Amino acid sequence: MGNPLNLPFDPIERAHENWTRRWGASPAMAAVTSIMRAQQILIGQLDATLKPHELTFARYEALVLLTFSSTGALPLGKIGERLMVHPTSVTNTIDRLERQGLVRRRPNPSDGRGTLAEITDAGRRVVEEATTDLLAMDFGLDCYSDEELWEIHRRFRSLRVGYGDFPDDAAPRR
Amino acid sequence: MGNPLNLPFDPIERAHENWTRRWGASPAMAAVTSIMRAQQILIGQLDATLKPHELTFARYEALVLLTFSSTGALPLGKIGERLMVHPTSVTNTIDRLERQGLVRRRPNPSDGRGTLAEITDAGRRVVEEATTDLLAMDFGLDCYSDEELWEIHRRFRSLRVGYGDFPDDAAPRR
DNA sequence: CACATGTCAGCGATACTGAAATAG
DNA sequence: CCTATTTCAGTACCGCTGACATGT
Repeated sequence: MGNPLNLPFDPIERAHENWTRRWGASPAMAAVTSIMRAQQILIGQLDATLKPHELTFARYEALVLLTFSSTGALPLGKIGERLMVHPTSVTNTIDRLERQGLVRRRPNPSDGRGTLAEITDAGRRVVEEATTDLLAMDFGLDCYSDEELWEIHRRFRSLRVGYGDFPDDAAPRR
Repeated sequence: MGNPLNLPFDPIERAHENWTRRWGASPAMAAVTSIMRAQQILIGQLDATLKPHELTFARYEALVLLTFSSTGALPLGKIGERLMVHPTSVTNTIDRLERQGLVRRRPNPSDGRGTLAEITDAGRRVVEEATTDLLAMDFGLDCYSDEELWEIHRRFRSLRVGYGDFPDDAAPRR
């Protein structure tokens, strides 16, 4: 369903009308459905933009994270923590990137148990190109003003804090 | 990663600081990452709540949709349209529900090509129980007021319209 | 010893492509 | 004949569990 729906009505609105008749109004139900659809649309747009670079958004994020490190290398565990993904998913993501020659594994010199993922020159090139494309399409969010985008970011901060991702007093933005 | 992260800092904030140093501030990047994480948290909470009922959120939505129909049955194509999922995914979802005895397939009397999915009594029972649990946990959004929830819903309406899901003049809510 | 790091095998779900069967 | 509906085979990706090897 990576295509526009082109329905004559809003399917979420319709669902909520039915829902209301059945169980009473539920703004939470309306909101959660909207968030799900928004994410579905966005991931579709992002992955389509990244496809020519043979990247998914998940792999792109991993590459970007590596370019942020001063040495271009990070332990796999740290990558999972920062990207908020499961350890086994990190292994998988790095496997793929390594097969593509965008990353290479090295033993962690400061911890014999660990492995570092290090971005290659090819990886750095691909990140730059992909980033240009993503910025050009505004990450699929070009229908919003900067103010609205910050507001979305701020709004979901409470959800993430409430869930326990990090403490509320961690340096916020405005 | 269906668990709270418990980091001492906000990983998205951190990523955006690095991003800013590299490519300049990008509210779109901050927003898209926040949306992705929010969706990940929510789907985790919803699926955990539905697990005792042996449902995923996707299957739950399909069941609910069927209860909204006056006859308790809908063509598969219509289901895909309303739930905004790919036709092959509908086949898959209905397969699973049918194996669980919550739905049954019938030929569509008014279109020889088509198939109807019809909810069973067991299906109706499960929907009621699952809905009770979902309402009790407020769909994972209990950290928001009703006003905020409507605002989230409204905010993403523009994204869905902009993407082409439905026309902007389709009956909106406020 | 307990614990942390990473890998592996395997399962379930989702999303898609391309092809086919059947019927309008 | 062209199109719509659904299914099927196959691919990719993601997220998780449980087990394991290795090293702190």
